[in-house]
Amino acid sequence: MAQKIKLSTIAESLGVSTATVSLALRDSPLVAAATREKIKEQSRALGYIYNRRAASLRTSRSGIIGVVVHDIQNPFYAEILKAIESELDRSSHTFILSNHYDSVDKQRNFIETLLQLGGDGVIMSPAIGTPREDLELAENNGMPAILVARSVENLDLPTYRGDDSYGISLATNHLIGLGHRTIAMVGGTDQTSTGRDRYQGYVNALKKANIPVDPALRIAGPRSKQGGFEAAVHFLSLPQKPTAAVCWNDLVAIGFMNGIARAGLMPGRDISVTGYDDLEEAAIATPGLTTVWNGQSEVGRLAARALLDKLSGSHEPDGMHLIKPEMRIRQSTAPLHRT
Amino acid sequence: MAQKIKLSTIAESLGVSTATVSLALRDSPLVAAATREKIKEQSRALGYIYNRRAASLRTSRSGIIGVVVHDIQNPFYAEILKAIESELDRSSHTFILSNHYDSVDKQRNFIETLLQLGGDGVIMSPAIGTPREDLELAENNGMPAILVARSVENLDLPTYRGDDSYGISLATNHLIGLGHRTIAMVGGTDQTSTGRDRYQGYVNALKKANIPVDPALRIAGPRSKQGGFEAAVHFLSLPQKPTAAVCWNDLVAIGFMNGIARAGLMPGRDISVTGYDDLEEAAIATPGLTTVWNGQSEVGRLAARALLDKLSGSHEPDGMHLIKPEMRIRQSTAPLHRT
DNA sequence: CTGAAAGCGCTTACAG
DNA sequence: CTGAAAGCGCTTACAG
Repeated sequence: MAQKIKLSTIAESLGVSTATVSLALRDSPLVAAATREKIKEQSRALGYIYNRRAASLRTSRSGIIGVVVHDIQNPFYAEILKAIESELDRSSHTFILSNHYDSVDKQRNFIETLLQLGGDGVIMSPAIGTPREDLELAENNGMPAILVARSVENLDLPTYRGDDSYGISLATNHLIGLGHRTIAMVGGTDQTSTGRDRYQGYVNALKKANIPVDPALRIAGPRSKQGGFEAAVHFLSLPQKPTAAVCWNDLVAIGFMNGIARAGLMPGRDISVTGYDDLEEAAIATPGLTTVWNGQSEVGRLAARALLDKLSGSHEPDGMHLIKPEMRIRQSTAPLHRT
Repeated sequence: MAQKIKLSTIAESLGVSTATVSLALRDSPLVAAATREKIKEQSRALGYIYNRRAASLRTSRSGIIGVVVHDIQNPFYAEILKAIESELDRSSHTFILSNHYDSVDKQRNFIETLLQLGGDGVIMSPAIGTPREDLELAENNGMPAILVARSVENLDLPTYRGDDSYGISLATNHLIGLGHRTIAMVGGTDQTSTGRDRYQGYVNALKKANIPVDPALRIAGPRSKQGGFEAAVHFLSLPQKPTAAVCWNDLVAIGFMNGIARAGLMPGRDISVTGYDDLEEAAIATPGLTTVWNGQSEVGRLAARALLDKLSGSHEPDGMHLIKPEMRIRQSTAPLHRT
């Protein structure tokens, strides 16, 4: 590794001041075009690497945006991230990613690290049990936060997510329309807003159709493929013999269908199954999964835009921005056939 | 946002020097225990946030490690990342993540950004066509690189990946042992080392068993579930009527099995299918996927360790470190039954 | 055990 | 259109 090249190296080699070099490299019109070209040329020739820490120390803007979600390995979050990434990419921001795995400590640790690095802002899907102080820590230190997918109670931050209650009612109504009356709800937990809202939407839809709500038909807990897979055993042992399952999300639904298939039944014929999210793989599951599009790409795109707008000084309205979900009908649901 | 708290704020409020505060906060034994406690107490009380940019400007170490892979949404990379993350977490390093989607430009852009931020090192699964200059850019600027999952030709960097040729021969031999003779290879591309090595391993295994190698039985290209799904149509139309498929990875295999099922055939009975990687979901696929464990968690863990060791000054040997793959037999493969 | 001072590599008024 | 100088917030010899 050769001698470190810095602004002053370029300046000296060209007999100009560092101020001129700094301005030239950032395309300032204050520098004569000829000088600017000469400087850029030299910078390239010397293999100059811009030192962002030094610049950011001076300007107190780092170009770093933090993103923290439950688990990036979860395709639901991965799809949101992809949208955030492509939005940030075109604005020359760098993003730092972290999982919190619903650990409030890990999440706070990330926020602190981000503050230490001088992060400009943070996009997060808050961990279960996030105290408002942790988010205020960011805001109070000049690092605005935008929430995605989940809300935090009593905190009026800009939040982007799908309308869960409405969305799950679409799925439930679809099954009711097919003649199903004994419909289980599989997965989700009351500890998250999505868990509560989706269960509530399911309950509302049943009530509206005058179908009695049986709490024993709720198999709460599962939130992964593995969880859905295991829940199938529980489902098949229910004395009420449900003919359909509204799953909390696509992962649960796909695992659940696999579980049903392992037991020798055919999802989409013997048992109707709906998912939620419309992940890319919902379409190529066997059978194709009937599900609810939850707008991950919209959520990510809008959240990133909202943050960038905020950073450039425009005052976005705080509060909830709900994406309207849409039904996607495939082969995993079918009219009830009585045997 | 109140007045910015910095080292000197704490120092003044306590009537000590910034040097003492700096040392105390980093638990230096040079500072008397009582002073140290008083300083830490005050730092907490004032809500002091350590400015890493300033520190890193001074020390020229940032605590930042970059990780760039093809696509973090791909569970294969996600599993590697998880292992890297848990290894780095315990060493108080922050990691910055990026996808390159096999774009050499995007990858170089990331390396440059990382250099600007003063990254201490980088772990990467290089994009297809990565020129050695891009990796030398990192190394020459004092940022060591470790490769995972893929190699770059003519470049002797520490590399951690599975022994692809050996691993795929395990899968191929397993099928041969079950009586299959017309075995297709589905997916993968000659543009990556994994694509070349796995095809070669398949060819070698066939040759060793005196089975003629038919190039038409290679369906090259697919690398995703979607790709595997679509390849099933091609596979079923082959005049040679293969009875088994060695898939390039689990994603292809799972998509492929779905495609087979859509056509009314039953994978694991009508057609035997093997995967590669042993992703978490291989076990819960229907049928359970026979596959080859590729040691993602080991790859991630060892690569992270190697980088940390290098950063702390120990001179690790460069070159290839191959993880030995292992067979995982499940229900997607069965003895050939002649009809 | 503690303090005064220099310096990391930028950017930004300010002056010319 | 260009330059001299201060300062962002730390850490690290050095001195005492």
